[in-house]
Parts: sequence; structure tokens; C-alpha cells
Amino acid sequence: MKDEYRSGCPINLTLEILGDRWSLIVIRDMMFGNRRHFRELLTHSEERIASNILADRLKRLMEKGLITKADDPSHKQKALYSLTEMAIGLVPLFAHMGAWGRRHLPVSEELSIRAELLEYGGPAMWAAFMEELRAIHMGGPKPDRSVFSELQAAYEAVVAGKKAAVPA
Amino acid sequence: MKDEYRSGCPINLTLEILGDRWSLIVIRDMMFGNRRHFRELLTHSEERIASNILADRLKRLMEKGLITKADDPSHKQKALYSLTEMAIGLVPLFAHMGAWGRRHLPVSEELSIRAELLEYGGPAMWAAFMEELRAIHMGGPKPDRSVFSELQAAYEAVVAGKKAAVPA
DNA sequence: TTCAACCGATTTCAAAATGCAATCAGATGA
DNA sequence: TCATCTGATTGCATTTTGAAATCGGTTGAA
Repeated sequence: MKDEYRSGCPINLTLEILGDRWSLIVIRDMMFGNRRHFRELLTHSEERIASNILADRLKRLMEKGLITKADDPSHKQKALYSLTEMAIGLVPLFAHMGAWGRRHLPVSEELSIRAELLEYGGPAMWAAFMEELRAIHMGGPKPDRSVFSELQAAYEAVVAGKKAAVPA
Repeated sequence: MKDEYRSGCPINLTLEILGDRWSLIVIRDMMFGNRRHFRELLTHSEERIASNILADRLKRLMEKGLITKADDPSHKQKALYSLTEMAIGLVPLFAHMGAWGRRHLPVSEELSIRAELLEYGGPAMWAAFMEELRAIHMGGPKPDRSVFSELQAAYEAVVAGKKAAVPA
């Protein structure tokens, strides 16, 4: 648990915490897939993370303050993982990563519809989504708009093979 | 040189290309430090990249289409590395990474002044910087505004211990 | 009460990535 | 001639990652 950094550059510090192949995948699934338990994160992801890597990343992300862990009252062994404000602050970053990936890499249609909506929705949509995430993960006030539902509906519409009617 | 990806998710694809501790450091130094040669990238960075890692990343980034390599006419052994449109498209991502790092991590004052300016400058400033990068790296038309100079001047002002007067 | 299924991990071991130091051959310039 | 600089490469130790099996406790249905 060394707390020495290579430099005080904001880009470098961000990379030292998030610069690997799995950390942002875990946060992505918690954020956009609403997966809150170990098993959900382990089995419901396309990329097939190994259980030891998942356990390690959850621990690291907790140490760095991006997520918290709590007992799930419904099951004595279940742990409920939640995003902190620090992780919720990554929404714009995810939006830009998605936009860049969509523009330059061989994305699939189903898995990029969310990125497309987030890109066109812009900062207003990101802010609404962040408010919603605060409600879900931090007990904040429940907002009127559910960006999560919009994204989910669009995804399911594409999977069903229909043209998704983008909500106004 | 396998071209198989874990999934078609834009976030995942972006991570598979940029998700390590060094790739974005190299691009950052080319972009914000205007370092174009192997030696410059090797020695002028705070984070002290190893020469074999640098060689490997330059090769990888070329294969993925983020940078190009050309002979430097001034020296038969010198190679000149340039950013492509793909890498220049990362400017907004760097801006958000810098903003997030500045907010949540122990950044140093000198090394975060650029991130601060980029954050307050917003999309207009990012676009101007991208135009300038196209001029420098891709032979595009030279723009009137030099964001690079603004960032560099602000950095040097902080290093000199003065309060930087943020250009209007 | 039994028991299979599920819970969040941990263990083991092989493979790959990383880090460091030394080194390389060709080009340059004094 | 020769020290210096160029973009790398090599060898080797350490660290990280990945896959599969396993762990002890919990749950809910038979």
C-alpha cells in the first residue's frame, strides 16, 4: 500500500489509479449496468473478468475512495458495493471515452447505443445522470428524470432489433 | 498482433488500447510538451519511463494508428513522431482526466496549471488546441490562436513563482 | 434435516508485462 | 580520431495478470 506517486501531474495521477484494463470496466458495470454484488460483476460482463482480479480491483477501488462496501440486509453474506462522488465524477470521462471509441474503434451496435445517447445528450444529460447516481448509490434525492432508464430502454430496443425512438 | 477484442463496447475498446500506465503519458508528452523524438520522450518526462517500455509503446501506438513516424531531415538517425487525428481526438479526454485528477488527487501546482486552464477554457479552447495540433503534427493551416503557448506561459509563470495572469 | 445452489472471495500456478541496467551499431561534430 | 548522441535491443529479476479449482459460510426448498 505505497502512497508514492510518479509525479504530481493530474493526468499521471489519474492513470496511476485508473490506468489498467479492468478498473474502469468494474465502475462501468456498476454505473451503467447497476451491478452491485460480486457475482453480478463477475458473471454479467461481456469481458469475463477473473474472480481474483475482480476481488483485487474492488479492494483497490475501495482503498482509493471510488467505491464503498456495505452489508446487504437481504443476505448475510452479500456485500453491496456503491459508487462514491469520486466515481460518479467520472461520468463525463466515460462519455468522452465512449464517443472516442465509437468514432475510432470497431464498436458493436448494441453496446454503443448508450455511448451515442450520452454523446448527443451532452453535459446536461451527464449532470442528470450524476444526480440519479447520487440517488441510487449515496441516498441522494430521487430526481425526476431517469437517464439510466433511457439508456437501458434504448439498449433493449436495439437488442430487440427495433429502431430506438430517442426520447426527446 | 492479435486483433481480437474482449467486447465491442466503446469503453472496453478504448481501454484495450489506452488502458495501461504509459500509453497516455507518451501521448501527453507529445501533445502538451511537444516532444517528438525518442530521447526527448525518454529523458524529459517526470515519470521516468524505461527505454524498452517507450520503444514498445511507440510501436503499439503506431500499429493502432495514434501516431506516425518519419525521418527527421536534420539527422539521418533521428525519427520524428507525430500525432494523428485519432490521438488529437483525445484532447477532450485529457481535459476531463486533468479536471478529475485536480479535483480528487494530490496534484502539484506547477503540473496542474495546464489542466486548470483547459478546464476553464472549455470546448472552445479544446477545439482551438486541436486545430493547432493539426497544424503542428499534420501540416494543417496555422491557426491564429496558440493554446500551446498559453499553457506553456502559464506553466512557466507558476514555476517562476509568479501568479499567472490568465489570458482572457 | 438434508442438501444443492449460491455467497464473496482465496489459493495455486503458469504466463505475460514491467522495470532496470547494460549494451548496440550507426551518425555526428569537434 | 574519438567522445557524444541517435533510436533502440538484450538479459534478467520482479510484478501483474489469467484460468481453474477451491474455501467456509448462507440460504431456501424438499
